[in-house]
Amino acid sequence: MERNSLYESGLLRGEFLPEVVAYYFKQWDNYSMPFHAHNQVEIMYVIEGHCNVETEGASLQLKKGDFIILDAEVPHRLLVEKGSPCRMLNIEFRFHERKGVFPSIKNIAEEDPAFARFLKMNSPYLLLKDANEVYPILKSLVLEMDERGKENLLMVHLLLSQLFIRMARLAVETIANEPEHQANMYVKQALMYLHENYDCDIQMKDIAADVNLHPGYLHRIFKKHTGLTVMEYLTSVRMEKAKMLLSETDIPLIEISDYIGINSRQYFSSLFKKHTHQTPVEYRKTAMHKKEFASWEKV
DNA sequence: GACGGGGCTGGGTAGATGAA
DNA sequence: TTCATCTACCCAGCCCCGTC
Repeated sequence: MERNSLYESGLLRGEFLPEVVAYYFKQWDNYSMPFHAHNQVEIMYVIEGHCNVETEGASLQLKKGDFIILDAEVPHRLLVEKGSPCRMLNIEFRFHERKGVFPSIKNIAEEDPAFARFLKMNSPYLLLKDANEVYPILKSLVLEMDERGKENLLMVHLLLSQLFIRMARLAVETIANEPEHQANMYVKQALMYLHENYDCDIQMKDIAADVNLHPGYLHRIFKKHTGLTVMEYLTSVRMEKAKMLLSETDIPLIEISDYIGINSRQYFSSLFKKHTHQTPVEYRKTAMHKKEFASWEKV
């Protein structure tokens, strides 16, 4: 038995798995597609450039990083202006009854409240903005299907589950927080930059350049969303890494300060003490004692 | 006693912050 | 976006402690 729409209630009653029917990269230029509909769900992701997607009653502008989820049987068409090429990744999928041990749509909805809400949105289309979370999954999915075909579906199903959860969280965030969503995206991007580069000499202007914002504006929205300044957040990330390195390794302090992007061991020590009320050495000793105590208890 | 690892303090400066 | 303020960061120098 097959299910085609994302919002069929049967998806939450039976054990269904998504199945990718078609996927392709395509660069469009000066293109006007006639109105049409599929009997499967379609994701259209804009990799470069911009385009218009028209559904009955709406004309939606998509630019780089935007994607639209069109439910099955929703009439739509793609329009791309002459001289402004648009590179897209399209994926179409439907649902079939589960074979094997992969988590079903029902299983995912039971574990992830956002996904459960997503399945009840009943929206013919959802236009979402990606903060570079969805596209890497889509790329991995396409690569996996290209390399393995239908031979090894484990990774494909894991990636599809991840994709659904990411899209659902994005959809829930977007709908719950519409006017704030754009600012939220920039903050998310900045957070990702901080978590990927905390070991480097990060400056406010680097983060602002990464998210294409003025440093002053980024600072304001970051504090509004997180309650912390960018530097306070960065320091807290660094201190957490330092705690882990102190308690789990015997790496010398001078190296730890370098690992977390603080170039001065003196400054690292003072910062660490300010955050934990212990010097790094005291913290390490306490952590070691706790470990020893735990191992004695086992014996 | 030599040496290495680490803590503390004071001073200088680049640049982050926040008000306008 | 600008600009004055202030703080985060770095460095030098000194000291303490543990180990060899």
